[in-house]
Amino acid sequence: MARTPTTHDPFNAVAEPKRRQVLEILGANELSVSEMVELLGWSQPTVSKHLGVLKQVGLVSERRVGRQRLYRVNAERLKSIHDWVSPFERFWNESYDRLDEVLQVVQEKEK
Amino acid sequence: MARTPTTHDPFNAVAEPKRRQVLEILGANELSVSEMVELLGWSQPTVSKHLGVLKQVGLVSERRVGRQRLYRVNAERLKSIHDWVSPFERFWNESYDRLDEVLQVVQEKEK
DNA sequence: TGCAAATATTCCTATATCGGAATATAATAG
DNA sequence: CTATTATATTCCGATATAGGAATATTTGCA
Repeated sequence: MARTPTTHDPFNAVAEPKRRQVLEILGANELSVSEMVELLGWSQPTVSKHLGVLKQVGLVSERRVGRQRLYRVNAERLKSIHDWVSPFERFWNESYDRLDEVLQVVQEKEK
Repeated sequence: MARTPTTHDPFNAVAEPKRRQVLEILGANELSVSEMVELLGWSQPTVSKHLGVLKQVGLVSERRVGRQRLYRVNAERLKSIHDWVSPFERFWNESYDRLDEVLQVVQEKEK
């Protein structure tokens, strides 16, 4: 068995750094392929192919205007990643450390 | 050129669903390989191999006790994922929609 | 010393990838 | 209708998987 295809889910699609970059430059905007080629400095087929993966997995949507294709981020598809990783946030977030300290103090007092 | 190796960074390591499951059952605990084999119902080599990837990328750390190896999550290594995805949160989070509404009202009044 | 438990590693194979180069397709202008 | 712009697709090759089966390694115990 091989690795799960990049088009299988957002986790796999976003594992490729260039695809993350595409989503970053898109942000809240709508950009054409040639604008992205300009901004990213990659070849046009490279940009189109990454957009193809992102589109298949639903991370971007496409709108045709003349001979251009305008892409935008479909951010809800990133929610699954956020939801998965968020529970771990408490392990590096300082405010949770503070909470632990407070709880320790409370426990001390209860002895 | 091939796909970025799974051991290259947390994004690639975590793209595999089974490795996410391993991190989930570990949570805040420390588990031996055989406990994970028991909990997950996978073959021992499968568990060990996924742990190997997670360890190489720094997502888990290992402690040897007798002939057991106890693993625990190194959650800070997930921070990069959280940091990358968080800026997109505003696109699906309702409270931001509310904020937008408030801002619109303010803008209306300023006219 | 020698067996058993706990874990890691090797060997195997089918399968996708990513980028470059070349080419195909679609839409507009003249 | 033809040339041109904008974008997608195909063909190529080197590379790394993931799981199963078998085996190796390490440690503890009698």
